[in-house]
Amino acid sequence: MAEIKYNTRQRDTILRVLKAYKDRHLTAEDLYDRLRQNGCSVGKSTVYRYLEALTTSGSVRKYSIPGLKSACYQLADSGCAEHYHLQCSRCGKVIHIDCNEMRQLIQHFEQQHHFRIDMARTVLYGVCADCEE
Amino acid sequence: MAEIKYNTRQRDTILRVLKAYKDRHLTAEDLYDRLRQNGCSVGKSTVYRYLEALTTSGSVRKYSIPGLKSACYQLADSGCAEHYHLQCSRCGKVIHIDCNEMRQLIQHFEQQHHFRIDMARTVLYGVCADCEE
DNA sequence: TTGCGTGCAAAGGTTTTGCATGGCA
DNA sequence: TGCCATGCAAAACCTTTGCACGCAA
Repeated sequence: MAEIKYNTRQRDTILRVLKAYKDRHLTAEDLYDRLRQNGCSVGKSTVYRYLEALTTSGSVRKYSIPGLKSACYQLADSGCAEHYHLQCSRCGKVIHIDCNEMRQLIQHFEQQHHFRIDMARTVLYGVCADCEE
Repeated sequence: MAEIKYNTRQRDTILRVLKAYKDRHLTAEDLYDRLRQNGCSVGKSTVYRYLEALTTSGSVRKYSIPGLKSACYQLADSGCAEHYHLQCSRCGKVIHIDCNEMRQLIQHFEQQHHFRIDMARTVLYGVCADCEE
């Protein structure tokens, strides 16, 4: 599937679920289950194929979290190129932040360590305020 | 396998290979192949079981790189708790750095964003100097 | 009508598990 | 000798693929 040409019921509902869960991680299986629960049953191959297409086109980020076997997918809204991602390793929540200190650090790494950090790929793991108690 | 109790030929050789490749990523399959090439054949389950034990005990870091199906393993030498990891997404090389700016950033996140970053888990992805040309 | 999209089932690859045997302490 | 560790094969899992049918444009 090189490009996305048609709009279908399946793709609409997959996108709708991805939007509803835009702040959490979803595996392909999770997504598949949510679709069935909503009565909008979609074949597993379709889920995988569409997720792959969306990943290739850049609309979705695919990543893996430690201790989880299957890949996670998350809608990459347009602003994601300019900000940074924190992910709580307890609850899985993804926090999008815009932070000058982070920007400075990236510059520091480029100039002093000759390493060009790719923030679209990088996720900082840790524990969020809610899970810290 | 809760703890590691015995020393065996298999475990010695697995550790030796891990040490030899401490600056590169190795999949379980890679490790298995290297062992056979050295004439120190070890069963695949043993490789997986020992890697899991080492990961649990913290001697080895397990992670995945984008575009690669199988998990990667790398020896986590004792200093890894106090420094940071950069990984080149082109060549897979892992760079261990000790960096004050990074330390400051972690403090900044904790105080201003109420997020406690776990550097043992976090890897900054990007492109290293060698791959940048 | 055309050709992309879908669903099923099967294949593919990685990792885990059960069980009998082997080997360290 | 008593357990733990190993190896094989099978199972479990996640993901991809082949193919016939369905459906958007």
